[in-house]
Amino acid sequence: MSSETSCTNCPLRRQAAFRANEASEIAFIERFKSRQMRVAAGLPILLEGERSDRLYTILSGWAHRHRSLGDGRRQILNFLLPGDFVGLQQELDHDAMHGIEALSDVTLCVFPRQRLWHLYQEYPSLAYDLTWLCAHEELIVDENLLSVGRRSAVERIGMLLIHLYKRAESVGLCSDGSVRMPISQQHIADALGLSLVHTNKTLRRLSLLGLIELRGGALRIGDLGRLRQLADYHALPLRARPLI
Amino acid sequence: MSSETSCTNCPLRRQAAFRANEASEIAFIERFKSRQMRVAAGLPILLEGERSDRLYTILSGWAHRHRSLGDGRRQILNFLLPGDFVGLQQELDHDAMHGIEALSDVTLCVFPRQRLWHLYQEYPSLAYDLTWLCAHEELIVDENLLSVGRRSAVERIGMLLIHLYKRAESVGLCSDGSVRMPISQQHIADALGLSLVHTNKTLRRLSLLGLIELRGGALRIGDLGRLRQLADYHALPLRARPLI
DNA sequence: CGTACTATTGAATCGGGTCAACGTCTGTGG
DNA sequence: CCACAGACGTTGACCCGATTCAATAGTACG
Repeated sequence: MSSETSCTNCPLRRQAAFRANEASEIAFIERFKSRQMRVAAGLPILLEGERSDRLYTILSGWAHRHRSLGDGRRQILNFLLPGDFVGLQQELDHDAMHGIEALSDVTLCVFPRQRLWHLYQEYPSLAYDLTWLCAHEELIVDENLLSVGRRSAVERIGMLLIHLYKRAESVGLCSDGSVRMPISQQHIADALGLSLVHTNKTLRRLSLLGLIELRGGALRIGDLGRLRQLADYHALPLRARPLI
Repeated sequence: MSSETSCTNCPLRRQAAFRANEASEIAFIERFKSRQMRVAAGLPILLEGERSDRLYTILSGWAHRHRSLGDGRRQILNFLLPGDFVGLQQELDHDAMHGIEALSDVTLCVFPRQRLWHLYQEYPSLAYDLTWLCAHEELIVDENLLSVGRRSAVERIGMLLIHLYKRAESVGLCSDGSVRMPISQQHIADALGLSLVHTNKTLRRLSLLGLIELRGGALRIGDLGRLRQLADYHALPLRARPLI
């Protein structure tokens, strides 16, 4: 197998955020994986309402998971970063309730859903990991729901930016106190249930207060302490997460 | 084992909503289960921030899962009905990010988290079921997030009432076109990110339009077709769900 | 009966939405 | 090299859905 697709040499495994796996587990993942796939920024990975028998791990790049209403109103449910696993939410014999879209150019590891059952039979530790990943994603959606339901616009944006910064940092995407974030203000608005205009004004306000710097697609947090307090941020565990 | 705690005779298993299990699986569940537990209406099952090593299945009654902010603002994340499984969201060595509270008197099946790993090793089919349940709960939270982020107050309430009605119906809690719902308007407001006052006025409006009847804690849907259209409701799969 | 929780309603207010322009940057083709 | 299109960001004016405050009814229960 080429080094490009070898799970043993997976660049993500070098990140401290992920827990180590047994060699046998990694070997299984390598056999489970059917191929790698690239999706260009802005293109769909999964269409809302589509039926799919694939599972994915994000190897590199950013994406988002979203649902929309009949008239086009759209809600981003969560953002997907390297190491995130997607596809469990949908059932084999049902149309997907959500869509997935690449935010930057994305590389995905593709797994055939048909062989998922085999994983459960042969590698209980990996099955356990999958459940963990699913539960953890739910925590993230929970958090976003709390924001959208109960936080003010400033708090929501503060929250989301800290959250994304921390997550990106945990998978090694932070350099020099700054993270490249391939998301537009429209994406932030769609994730937080705000209008584009109000999102812009609020971001502006946070910038002027010196709490954040968001320029040229890169985010730097100016005053983490104050921002954290403002947004009532509570960290989720980001270490020792499984990687499949 | 007394018939009260026998999983083979579990009253929920008589409901068509749940998929049948092998006798061996049920026997395992019965051994996995440490005890049964009753919690009175209004009391906590799990406190936000508490550490717990228990997993629960709701055997009867209603509950809700919630998170709150430092200053007391509270968001209900989802409602728990008979057959729902809770506890996976939190990690063994972390404080719970959410709380769980009984809405009515609730009976729970209690499982020791320590033996969860044993389940994964010995009963991959049940492990698979647990992942399914986790993914399904995420779908419900997704849906609620879409509502809170993008639907108007009328749409949100329409959505939630249809959703709860359908779920209750699927586990046999509907009699004569009407469901007993042990939730106050405050709970609806907390679930939908609305104020109590506005929730009341909106409910009133839906009643006057003849779309719903909500009296004495019982909900009847007056015109499902129109309500469904109004709320842009799309059904989640409620059949053949696993029961652990 | 009194206490406490839940529902109801009106009035005033405001956070955020909508509309409408304008600016800025980048890439593209004449 | 410049003209133009298209995507994204910025800003002001106005409006509306939802919040907040406040007061009044039910209803359950000891």
